[in-house]
Amino acid sequence: MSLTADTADQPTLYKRIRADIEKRILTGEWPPGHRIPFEHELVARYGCSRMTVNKALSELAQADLIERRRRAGSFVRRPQHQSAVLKIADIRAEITALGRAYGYELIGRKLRAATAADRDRLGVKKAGKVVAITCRHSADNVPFAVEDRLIDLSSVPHAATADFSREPPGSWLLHHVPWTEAEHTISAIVADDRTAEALDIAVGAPCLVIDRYTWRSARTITAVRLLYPGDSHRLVARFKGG
Amino acid sequence: MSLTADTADQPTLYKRIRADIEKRILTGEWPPGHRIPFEHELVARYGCSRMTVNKALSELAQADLIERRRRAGSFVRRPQHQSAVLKIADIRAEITALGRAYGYELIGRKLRAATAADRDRLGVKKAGKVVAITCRHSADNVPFAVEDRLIDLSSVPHAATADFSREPPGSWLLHHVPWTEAEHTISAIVADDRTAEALDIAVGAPCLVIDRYTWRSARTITAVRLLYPGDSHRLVARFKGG
DNA sequence: TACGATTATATGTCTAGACATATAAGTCAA
DNA sequence: TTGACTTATATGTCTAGACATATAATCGTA
Repeated sequence: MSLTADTADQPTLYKRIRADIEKRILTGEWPPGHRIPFEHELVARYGCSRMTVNKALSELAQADLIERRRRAGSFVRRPQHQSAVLKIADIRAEITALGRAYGYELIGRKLRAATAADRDRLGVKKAGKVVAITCRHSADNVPFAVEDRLIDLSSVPHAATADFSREPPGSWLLHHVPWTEAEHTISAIVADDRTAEALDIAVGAPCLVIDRYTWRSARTITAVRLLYPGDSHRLVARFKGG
Repeated sequence: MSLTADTADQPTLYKRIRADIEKRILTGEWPPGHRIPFEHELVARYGCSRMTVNKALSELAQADLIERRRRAGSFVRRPQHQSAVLKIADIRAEITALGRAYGYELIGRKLRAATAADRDRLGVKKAGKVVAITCRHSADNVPFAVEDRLIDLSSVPHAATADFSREPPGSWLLHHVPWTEAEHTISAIVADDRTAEALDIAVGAPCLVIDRYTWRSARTITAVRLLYPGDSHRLVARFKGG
């Protein structure tokens, strides 16, 4: 095998080392469990310093392609098909990316003291004020998704006076709340009367449900349920690297 | 603010630098677009070499928390809620992780020349042989999911003679095929007669559908459709970093 | 004012060392 | 055979430099 590039060292050295090893893993030449060469062996093979091969191996470890064990060496990991990158785009961006006209409609907005059900949904114990919002997103004037959202005003007091009649609450939050963490739960239901009417589908038709719970540093921000017509909407998750 | 840890330097220095910056971004102290200190400033602040702060910043860049621009500096990125890590576990692992008894049952297996529908599903043009497998996974003897799979024998010839009566094809492939890439599509349907019977649910009940298409280096390996009862199964995707 | 050339600078990569630390493997005694 | 102790070693982290390179900012000119 060639250790040096054919034409030149176009990519940097550590990237070439990483790519070389990655290729051997992908092709199965180095199967899961195989011990890849020690750092000092790679140093000798590529004629570079240990920091360089260390950087290549560290990135492979971060990508879960290899596992590094002190004193033992680095080993090819078994593929983990279960981990995929699911892209849940902002609905507006998703629709405009499809080249369709985005439409938004506020159906209802209520400011109230948190009920027991609200607290349960937001995962908070203390009572406080919340805003409950129901709205609909459409593409080319066809209902695309209905949104049912709860915002914790003790975390986002500014949301009490925000105008959600034009701007979707998701977009507003994205611009007014610092970095957050989120958890999505995906499930399927059949449309009840209310959902069927909002999405303009038949009662009993399948719906894809995304429940998103958003927080920042253990502080709840918002909980949202998105309902999509199940036969027309698709969520695509691609395995890492693609 | 304190630059040194209260007790001791329990984590390594570059991890502390990374955590310090991450905290400022998460709390909103450094909002999206904010330029974080230059490497040489952090070097002075932490009293370490540039390689150390470089490692911290590189990892933050890899996690998409910051963006690095030559000559300009490093900047806080806007949160990207749309990217979440979806864990689609191996069904057996998923069930045993729940502390329930895993059951597997082969319903049907056919070896045939690829039909037009098969080729379309696998995304291949040339004809060839395929194995079509239908099976059921159960938890504590309750149907958990039904699987409908197609394996391209031109990519995995060994699958023609594999015994799928005991081992699920997913597990078998995991152990016999090198690293692969995959794409998942999630949607919702209502159960038809055949599905309802296999999952022991009512006709018209909601079902969550995962279509997974797996390949390696542009070579198709398998296409599988998994059907779950929609009211009992959940897919959880957590935003990166959790 | 607009545009092209020059310069300054922050990041990107790399080196040749160093010490720390977890742990696999070997050693020895009960 | 088993358990406790020791040792060897691969990885983990770090340093104090270096040169490369993309590009923002400046300057000069038409």
